Order: sequence, then C-alpha cells, then structure tokens
Amino acid sequence: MGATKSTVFTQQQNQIADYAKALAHPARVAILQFLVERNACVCGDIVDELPLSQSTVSQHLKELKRIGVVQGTIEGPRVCYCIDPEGWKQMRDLLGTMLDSLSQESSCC
Amino acid sequence: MGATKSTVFTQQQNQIADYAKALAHPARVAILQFLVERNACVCGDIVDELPLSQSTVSQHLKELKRIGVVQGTIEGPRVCYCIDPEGWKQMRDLLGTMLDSLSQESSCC
DNA sequence: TGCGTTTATCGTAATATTACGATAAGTTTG
DNA sequence: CAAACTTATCGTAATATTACGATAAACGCA
Repeated sequence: MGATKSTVFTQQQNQIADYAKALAHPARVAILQFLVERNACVCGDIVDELPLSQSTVSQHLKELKRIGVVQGTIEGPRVCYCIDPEGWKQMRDLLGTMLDSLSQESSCC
Repeated sequence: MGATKSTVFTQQQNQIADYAKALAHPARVAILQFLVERNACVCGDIVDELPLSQSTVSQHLKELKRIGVVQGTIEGPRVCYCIDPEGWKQMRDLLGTMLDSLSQESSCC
C-alpha cells in the first residue's frame, strides 16, 4: 500500500501527472523561472540563488532532467543547465490541453 | 528535515506548486477529466469509474477541494461534485503564465 | 602530480503522500 | 424508529519526497 497505482490509469493521465510533478515543488518552480529568465545557459549559480544546499538543488535538477524539461551539458568543470525546448513544449501542450479542456461557463451546483 | 521549505519561496511560486500538485497524481487528473467531461454535476459514481476504493477517492476529492478547483454541494444523501470555475480559472491562469513564459527559440548549450 | 573548484551521488532522517479497511455521520425510505 | 445507502474520517501501513552533510568523481590549473 501507499504506492501510486500508475498501471490502472491511461498513459496520458500518467504523463500529465508526471509533468505536473515537475511544477509541484516551489524550488523546482524557482529553478525553472530562473532558467527561463536567463535564456542563456546558467550553471550552478542556481545554488547561490536558492536557499537550499547544493545537494538538494542537484537532486531537483536531476528530477527536472528526468522529466525532460531541463538539459545539462558538461562545460569544463561545471555543468550548464538550460531549458530543453522540446520537453518544455511537450509539457506546455499536455498541461495546456488539460487546462483548456474546461468549456466556458460550466457552472453547476 | 524532509519538509518543504515553503517560507523561503515567493507566494507565487508556492501557489504554482500547489496548483500543480492538484494535477500531480493520475487519479486526480482522471477525476478532473471526468468532471470536465460531464459538465453537469456528478456524484460519487466517480468511485465506480476509478479502480480505487471509496475512501481513497474521497481523499483525492478533499485535496482538490482544498486547492479550490472542485466544489461539492450536499444533495440529499449524496454529494454533488463539480469543477469550481473560479478556482479552475485561477489555476489555468497561473500555470498558463508559467508555461507560456518561455520565449520562442531559447536554445542554448 | 597535487590542489582547489564544481557537481553528482550516497546515506540518513524527517515529513508527506497514497491506499485501504473499518467505522462514523448524515440522509432517505420502509 | 430502523434499515439501507452515501460519503467523510480515522487508523494504519507502505512508499515517496525532501533535505542535508559527507564523500566521490571530474576537471582546470599551479
């Protein structure tokens, strides 16, 4: 018990949930906003920007990479992180479709 | 340790994360899709629709209510759940702004 | 080569989430 | 009132997430 029963839901539902998870923590929201703001690449000064430890930030970045909205390329001793345009687009499309699915004026109750 | 450090992030970041949390579980996505589909109210036949126990569904509904995207009104012995248009709009606006914040062609790395 | 810098990973602890059964609370109907 | 029904809540267990320090791994440079 306790584990999400992913298999009983559609692939789309699971994917929406997965993308939403990327945004479901303020630290990851902050990281994404930061990366979007500087559309040029930024490296580990994300750590300086956030009041979180280096290892915690690294963990959040790993999650964002796993989901596919962020990519990192090694650049000498440091790693350059930036938004993955393809992954971001996919996330925007899927979540956007979901958010726009409510037809206007669907009042009830 | 282990608790999210909400206080160190902006209110907007926390709110985005909170809305995203609503979508961050396939069961809640399914519930929302179901409620959107039948823009007329639906009651606890959500339980019949999902392969989850009644108490689990009730818990998910409670969370969706807390976030404000779903409202429930008592209707005799049952409860009529439906999308809260105001809350949904807020969620769509906030998440939409976030998703649209990436300017076109921000390639790097 | 050895040192400082940067990042990833590991180990661990605290907290949160998910799920279910059992039970309580409320309603309608007989 | 009692029985049947619907939903919420409680208690509990399993799993996931979050956070940090310590350490490892990779690189540039003296």
